[in-house]
Amino acid sequence: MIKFYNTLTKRKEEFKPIKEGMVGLYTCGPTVYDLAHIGNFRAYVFEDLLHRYLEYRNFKVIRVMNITDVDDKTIKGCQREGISLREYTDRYLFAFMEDMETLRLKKPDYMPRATEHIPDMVSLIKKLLQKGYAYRKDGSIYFRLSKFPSYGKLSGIDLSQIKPGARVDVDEYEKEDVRDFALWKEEKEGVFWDTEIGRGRPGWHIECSAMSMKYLGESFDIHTGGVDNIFPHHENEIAQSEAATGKKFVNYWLHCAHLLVNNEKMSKSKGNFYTLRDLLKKGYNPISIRYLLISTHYRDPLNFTEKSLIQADSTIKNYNAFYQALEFCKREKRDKSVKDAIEKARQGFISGLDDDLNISLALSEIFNLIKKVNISISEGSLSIVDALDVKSFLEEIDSVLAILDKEKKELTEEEKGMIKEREKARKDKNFTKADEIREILKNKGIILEDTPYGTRWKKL
RNA sequence: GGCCUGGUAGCCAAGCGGAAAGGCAGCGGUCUGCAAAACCGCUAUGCGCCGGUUCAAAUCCGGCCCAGGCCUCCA
Repeated sequence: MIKFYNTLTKRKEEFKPIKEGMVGLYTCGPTVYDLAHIGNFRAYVFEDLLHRYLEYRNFKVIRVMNITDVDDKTIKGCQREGISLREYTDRYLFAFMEDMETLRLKKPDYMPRATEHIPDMVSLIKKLLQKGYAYRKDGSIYFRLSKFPSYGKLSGIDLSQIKPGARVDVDEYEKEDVRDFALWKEEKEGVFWDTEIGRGRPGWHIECSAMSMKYLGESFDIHTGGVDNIFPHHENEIAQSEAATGKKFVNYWLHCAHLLVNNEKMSKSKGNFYTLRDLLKKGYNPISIRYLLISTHYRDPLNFTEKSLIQADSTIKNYNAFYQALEFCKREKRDKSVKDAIEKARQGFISGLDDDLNISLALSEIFNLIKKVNISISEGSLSIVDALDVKSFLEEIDSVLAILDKEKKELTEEEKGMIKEREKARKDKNFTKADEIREILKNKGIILEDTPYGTRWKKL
């Protein structure tokens, strides 16, 4: 039984999809005005884990990730550079797609761009106008919060606590109520669309309502994002969508905590951020970055340090070295206890992740299996078939974790010859020569390990 | 000010009422020609602090301290 912590109810709940075996999943995507930093990627890695795990548990997942390619920052950016909005946002969208691949983030089924869904937003706004949930003021259109009494149910915010003039933009005085938010902003020059509801551009929140319902239906299963999206973004999405359809918008809201640097939120405005590319330039392995981001529970704040990244890197190296070591088994005789240990690990992995994606629990089961199998390997009692079973189990769970280096490692004939030559030298007690060969191969990234059962190699 | 997180070994991190998982690092040992890897052992009488409830508390309750987030840009 899968359970998720639902921000809407503030409880862990059993996950029951609307349609059996199917999941409609909407994950908030990037605003493509700049490179995403690894704090942003924490959310996307969490969403990736969720996506992959649901599939591992045999759900047919339909996932949407929106691309916000029109807002104040993208408009400012393209105007500053004197290029079109499209040209400007394409640049960062492509960079984002590249980064996604680097971090092994599974591609969502749909990645709709806001600018390609203006008509969908317009028709949603028209509906809200017809139903009296929206009103025009000058050329702009606002959502009428006074018409939607359940506003605040997601974030628990008390509207009377929001003081006009404090954090609320005071020059928006033309609204009926300062707390009303924009659905459509009038714009006569620069970036605008000519539509039935006027000339202008959409507010930020409306795109997610329009695009999620377009691809997933008026009610769907899961909506995710960072905790900073709870208010106002997701709260507003609920208001717009439920006002328009009269139906419950989303059943499960999942939010991930922030990535911190020196115990402060990593953010563009604080300047305390690393992009993925910054870290790659420093020589870090992207898979170690993925592992670091994935290995802390998504609802706990994660304090990012290079030290913890180095630790993650060691873990990944050991994990993959174990995977490679499975190639070097000679024994034929099966040992039933290996099969049992795999099954125990599988069950532990599942029950961990079933519990609101408790990754630490899931991983500890995997490491326990590795320890057990390592004992068999060093005793020389692991059979080829058992090793293959372990290997395919690691590959099975890698559909969720995506941290394995599955590239087939091969040696050239020359390298194989050198290993044989070294073994002969060792037999002849010519250790100087043996050590020389070991050193040469090491410089080529091939590490030799002498075991009682022969020399084993691994390639970095 | 309101609302919400988190504080567990040197570092990261589970556990959330009944003997403190796991990872990284360190030390000692086994193995090895030497290494490496792996394994074994050691490393929190203790879970921010102070009280309380209970046969039993890291886990529940109350108070306090520290750090962080949200309160119309934000993953």
